[in-house]
Amino acid sequence: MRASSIPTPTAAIHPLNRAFYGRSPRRVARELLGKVLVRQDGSERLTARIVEVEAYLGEKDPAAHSAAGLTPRNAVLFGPPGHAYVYFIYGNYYCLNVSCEPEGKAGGVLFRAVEPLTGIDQMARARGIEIHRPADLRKLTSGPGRLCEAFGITRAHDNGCDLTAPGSLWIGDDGNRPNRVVVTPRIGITKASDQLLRYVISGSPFVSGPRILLIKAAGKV
DNA sequence: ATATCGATTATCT
DNA sequence: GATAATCGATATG
Repeated sequence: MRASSIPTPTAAIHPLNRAFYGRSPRRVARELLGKVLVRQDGSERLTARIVEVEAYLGEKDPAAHSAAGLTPRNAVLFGPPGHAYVYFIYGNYYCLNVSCEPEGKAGGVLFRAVEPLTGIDQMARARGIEIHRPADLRKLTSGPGRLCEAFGITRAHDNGCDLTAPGSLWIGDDGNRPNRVVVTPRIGITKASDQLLRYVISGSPFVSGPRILLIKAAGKV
């Protein structure tokens, strides 16, 4: 299947304002599901729908990067809401968060998986893979490291970026609302791994990890 | 100065 | 299901 045969959204995308992000990571995470991540690079535009996120609660959350207080690395999490916190992990990958809570209070939401909408050819190029079947699409952006690679997100280029302004990287609403949302424990952490802070659009094939995890989680919640 | 570990992924068996 | 790869941030001496 050619990637260009994927239907493209026609609805306008409106940026989410600062007040949207100036709330608790739980609220922001839940409401980010169904919104659209946009990368504008000259005349090229990549868009993808947010299908999986995790909330990180700030200085009281042992699993959050802000747990040990403000450092140069995590400073964006303590700054004004609606800005990109990008960090480097396992020597290979970047992960994207958006800062939440009013300025001065840490908190963020990690983007774990998105569903590619437009710019699929460029995402495949950035990921170094070829799309042969519809099932291959999930390899583009199902995982925090994968989606950053597909969108060309790096700490040097994107950390601190204002995601409320429709510039190089931003988040918008095209009117889509998820049918059903599932809440599960967060993935890949050892501390506070029992808390239900992972938000997923129920049944989305673009969620990270093996499908069995989602099925088990869905049955549990 | 050196050691440890991680909000991951690809590639095996 | 298990594991290697890879490096910056952080802790410790």
